Amino acid sequence: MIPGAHLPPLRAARALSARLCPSRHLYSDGSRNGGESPSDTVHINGDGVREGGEEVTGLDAGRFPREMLLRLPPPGGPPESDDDDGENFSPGHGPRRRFFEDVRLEADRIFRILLQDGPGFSARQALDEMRPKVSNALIREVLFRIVVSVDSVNRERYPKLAYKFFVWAGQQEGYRHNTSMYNVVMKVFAECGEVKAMWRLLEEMAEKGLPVSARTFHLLICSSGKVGLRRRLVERFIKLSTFRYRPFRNAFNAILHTLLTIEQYSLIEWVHEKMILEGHLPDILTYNIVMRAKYMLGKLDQFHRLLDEMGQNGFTPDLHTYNLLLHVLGKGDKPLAALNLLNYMSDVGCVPNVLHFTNLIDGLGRAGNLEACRYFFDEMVKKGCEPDVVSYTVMITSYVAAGEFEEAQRFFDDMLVRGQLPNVYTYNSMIGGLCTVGEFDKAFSMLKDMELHGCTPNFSVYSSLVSRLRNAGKDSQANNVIKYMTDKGHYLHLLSRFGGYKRC
DNA sequence: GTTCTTCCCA
Repeated sequence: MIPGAHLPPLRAARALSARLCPSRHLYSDGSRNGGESPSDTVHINGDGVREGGEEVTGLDAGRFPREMLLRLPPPGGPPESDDDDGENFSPGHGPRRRFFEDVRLEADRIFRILLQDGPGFSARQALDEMRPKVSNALIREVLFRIVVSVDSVNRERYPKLAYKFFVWAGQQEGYRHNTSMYNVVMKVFAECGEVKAMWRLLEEMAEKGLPVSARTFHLLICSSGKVGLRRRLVERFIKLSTFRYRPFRNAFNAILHTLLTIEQYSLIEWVHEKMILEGHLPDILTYNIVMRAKYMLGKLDQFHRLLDEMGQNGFTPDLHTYNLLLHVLGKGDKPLAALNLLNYMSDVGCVPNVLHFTNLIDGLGRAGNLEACRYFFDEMVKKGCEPDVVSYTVMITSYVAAGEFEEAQRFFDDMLVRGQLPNVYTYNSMIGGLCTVGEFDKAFSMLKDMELHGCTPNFSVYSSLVSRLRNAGKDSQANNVIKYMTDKGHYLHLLSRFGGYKRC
């Protein structure tokens, strides 16, 4: 990728623009074949006026780059450092490995002891006699065993066992629980729906002066179903002097980030308002998160306002901002504006990578503009970005959604040729696509195929195949699929969802 | 015997 080597607005772009804005746009008539000075090319959507009263569904292309151009540093700014001299963790040999093997064995024994606890058997006493060497690793292993085996029958008993063990461990000589260990018990409580116990645990941490972490917050917020409770939690964490929010610069960003991972967009808005009210200044991360939330909530006006405000406050968009902008432009079916933005990014030293292209293509696919998807996919390859599984899957999914299965198939074949392994998402799309063209047998064999390639189908693959077969009146084939699934021992607990199916 | 989440796509 050579910065400054622009994506060509060529014929393809002209064709795309016809879809973008039929009435007025740069390349609409052959006579004005593109004044290509930057200031011209930003006027993709005419003069920045929104189209006739229509709800603007994408980024208003006339706005963003023009204003950004005024504020952004000149080309040749700091390039995005993409150094991934990743950490080389060795899987662990020798003593380290033995340590963990021993821990696992002890954890198994302790778990069995805990299960026997009850009238006539004191787990505490048995643990005292066993005298295991208490360490964080051991406690984590034991509690992990409890977490993964929680079910509807034991969900009342297990949290008590977990806490009993936790208390016992905390009383052992030379050992003290840290935040991380509290978080693990809290995870057990969360898994069992013991919300009150989780709050008590939080109190306990406070009493002991133990710091709480983003993980603590995450567990609690996920278990707090009511809006009021969630807000109370946020307020509490913001005020908490023991809130360890590193590596974030402030507690607000740590909270916002957590809320983003659990898709709590309205809460993000609320926290943001609170943050401003309390006089805390947002940084680029804050803007990126809040803008994403606004976009997800469909509040594009506010999205734009924030983008403007961000620039006014002297913040330069980073690669995350661009990702979001590209997705918005794609979803709003504004390929030309996207093209300009991509070129602009190269100019300012933020060279688009495979993620940027994929984000854009995903948006365009959702907008149904397959022509543009194709154009940017090709450009991505030309720019030296190797398409990965996700890029291919996005293309395949878009073609399938547009009812062009043959094209999807071509991309699927192509990815195999290029050595990209399809995964569950890819297969899911392809199987769905095969169903849409009535190739049910092929769909079923692809389902078996993915298993052979070490790719376990998820339940939604099965369920969508079954319902498509049934909708096509092919009940016996649908039953074959269900039988295949049960023979594999997959998702037996979800079998009832197929309704009416009897295992023979 | 240890920190653990910077935000980005299906």
